[in-house]
Amino acid sequence: MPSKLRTTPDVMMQLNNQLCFALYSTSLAMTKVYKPLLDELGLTYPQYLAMLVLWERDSLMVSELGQRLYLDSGTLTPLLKRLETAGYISRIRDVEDERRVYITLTSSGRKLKTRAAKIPSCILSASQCALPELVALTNEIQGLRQRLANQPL
Amino acid sequence: MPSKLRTTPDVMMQLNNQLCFALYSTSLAMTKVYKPLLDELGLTYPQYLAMLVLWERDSLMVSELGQRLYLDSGTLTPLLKRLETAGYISRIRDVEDERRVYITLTSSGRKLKTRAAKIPSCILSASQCALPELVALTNEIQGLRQRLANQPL
DNA sequence: AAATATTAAATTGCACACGATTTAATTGCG
DNA sequence: CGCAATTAAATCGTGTGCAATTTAATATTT
Repeated sequence: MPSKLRTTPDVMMQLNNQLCFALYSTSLAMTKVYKPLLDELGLTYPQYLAMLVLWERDSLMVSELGQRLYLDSGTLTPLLKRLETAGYISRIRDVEDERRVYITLTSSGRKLKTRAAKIPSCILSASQCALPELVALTNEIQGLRQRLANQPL
Repeated sequence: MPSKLRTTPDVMMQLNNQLCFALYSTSLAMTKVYKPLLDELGLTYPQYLAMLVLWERDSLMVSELGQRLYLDSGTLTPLLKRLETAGYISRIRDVEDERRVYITLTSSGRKLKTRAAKIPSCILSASQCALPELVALTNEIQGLRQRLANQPL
């Protein structure tokens, strides 16, 4: 028999490459669609993500923000310093435990939420995604992230 | 009637945010899974993508590589210089048209393909994706990329 | 209490991404 | 032909990502 459903055939490996590249390139393409919208607010996409978290729940440790965004202090510290310079957040060292730095919105940062309110609908319209597809796609990608994060190494 | 399927409700905007973040964070998570495998070859993930293209079709202009990877010369030029320093590719200016730089694999670069052969199956196993899901997910993400790239601005 | 271990951020170094500009070569047009 | 427009890479500046190290503070252990 000339091999049938053995381990993982070439087709599957090719497909896998395509999936990884699709993720990579689509993520970058998404950022480009955000760019002109975020430029108006003086935010980058990662900065916008941090603001989304803070608009949802103000006052978080750097590490808590990092857990939500899957980013570490090496990325967040400079990003948050820029948001502080922009006047959107304050970085305050906890008096209880001086190792911790709490991130809180300034009033300017809170106000920004209003100006950012139209962004999701703009992106949604650019995505041209119907609700069922949106839900399915989001769930599948989140599931993939979960499985990747659970990797031994 | 208390609103039913009006324009785009808040739920949809929230979902949209989740989709974008899922793309972003899963792409980064994928890169982390690749990291230990690519470290053995001395490649980064974007460098590996460039090598994949070259293994498929050798001798391409920087701009052709850029079209396939959706990257511009600002990203590719330094990346390719690193691949050249690593001895995997040659950058040769076209004598016909001196504006063009052709990228070709060295014998070392061709040999690398063998050592990289096991990577897709490792990633596939980490992804824990069944074939139908793999196909569907890839198609949906590629479709999304298409729609995003067709954006007016 | 002193020494050790752990924790939280910050720092450092390297490699992307990408908009914008620059440089150099080629094309096209009057 | 001559020169403006176009094209292809390279360059530059800013902002991530992230591994690895460092710094400082707190917790733990003897």
